[in-house]
Amino acid sequence: MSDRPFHHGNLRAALLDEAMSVVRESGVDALSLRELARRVGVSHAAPRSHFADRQALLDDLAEAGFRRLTSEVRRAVDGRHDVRERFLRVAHAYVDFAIDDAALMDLMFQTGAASRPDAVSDAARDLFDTLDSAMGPRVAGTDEGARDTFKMLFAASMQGIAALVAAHRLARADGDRLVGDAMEMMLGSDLAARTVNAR
Amino acid sequence: MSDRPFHHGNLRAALLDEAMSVVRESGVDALSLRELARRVGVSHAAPRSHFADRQALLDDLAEAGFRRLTSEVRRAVDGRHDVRERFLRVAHAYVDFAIDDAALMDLMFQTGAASRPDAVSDAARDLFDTLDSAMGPRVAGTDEGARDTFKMLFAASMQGIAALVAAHRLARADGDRLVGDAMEMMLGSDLAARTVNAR
DNA sequence: ACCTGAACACCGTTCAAGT
DNA sequence: ACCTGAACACCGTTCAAGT
Repeated sequence: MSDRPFHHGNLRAALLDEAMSVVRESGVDALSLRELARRVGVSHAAPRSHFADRQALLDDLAEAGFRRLTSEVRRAVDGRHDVRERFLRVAHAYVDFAIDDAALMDLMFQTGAASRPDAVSDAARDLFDTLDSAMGPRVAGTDEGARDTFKMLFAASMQGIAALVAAHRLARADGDRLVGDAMEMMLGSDLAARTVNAR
Repeated sequence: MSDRPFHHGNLRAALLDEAMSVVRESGVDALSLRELARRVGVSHAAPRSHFADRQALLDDLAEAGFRRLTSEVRRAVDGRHDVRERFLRVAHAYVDFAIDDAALMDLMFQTGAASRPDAVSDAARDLFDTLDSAMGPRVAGTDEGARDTFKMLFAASMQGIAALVAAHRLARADGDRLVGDAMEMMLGSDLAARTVNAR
């Protein structure tokens, strides 16, 4: 039925799929466009029709990562109303993602990338907006700056715990426990009382 | 005076020096052994006499990074006795290092490196031991587990804040402010009362 | 519009050979 | 002991050409 290559029309998606699993299994450094093309069964120059260069493909992976993490965070709070439970579930979702997809996380939060494509920035903004929603409704007269501080402190803690686990400076079980400790500390703070409905 | 190459005897150090500045200015990906050799004025195969492979050189850079950060932390607490002041100074030293040498930090806390050379692990252990000392003397009957939790939470927060700044998700000034907020939150916690002499 | 094949300028790594 | 030069097997990227 097909004397035409089966990738007709979806080579782009096939390359992204393959790239995602290479990154997951072997890290970003192991990702080669030529090997990707080989795996998918096209010539080494074929990817160029869909991605301007290697970095463009990496940017697409980063965007997909942000979108997936965003939906994980949404799923974590879905239907939950207790503030502590919401925070704990979001924290674990965030850290689990960052550990299981550590290489992808590196791609998403790349050091030194002065500016990134709009698609990536937009996906990143969506994530932080979703984190804000996950913090629950604002109390009357909430200080937006303080709430932002709380949000970034939350993100930084989770990012940091995940980084230490991914770098094997912390066992995974210790990381899990640390997430709980961090949440307890954060929710017990004055800042939480002023920004989050921690009752 | 020198018909012999001027690197006689210290090519190794010259390569490490050059490598460190390339990493600092252009990131790890931009580091090529062949270009390093060119810059230093030796043949492309010469580095092989001093480093088994590219990763071995990267490991040496990571070790040097841990040692430098350790001494920065020591300098930060040197002669200071007030607990809050000590913590704040260490936190800023840590975050400043992690931002200014973000690429080196990536090398030090490499994701997915299951095991690293002893020299790197030892240097990393020295850093965390120094962080522990920086937390000040133990109160009588200190819960060591809780103190460890506090230390790792401290490290994770700083690591996370630095990561967000390095990834340009946070302006540097906001990161600086966040360090202060994180310290206030941490030192005001129950955990701090039980583990650190926060008076 | 999408893909191929040849070409170019790079890599890391190996190894026999030089001093 | 330390370094060189040639060689090998890879890269990313470009571009004319095919369909």
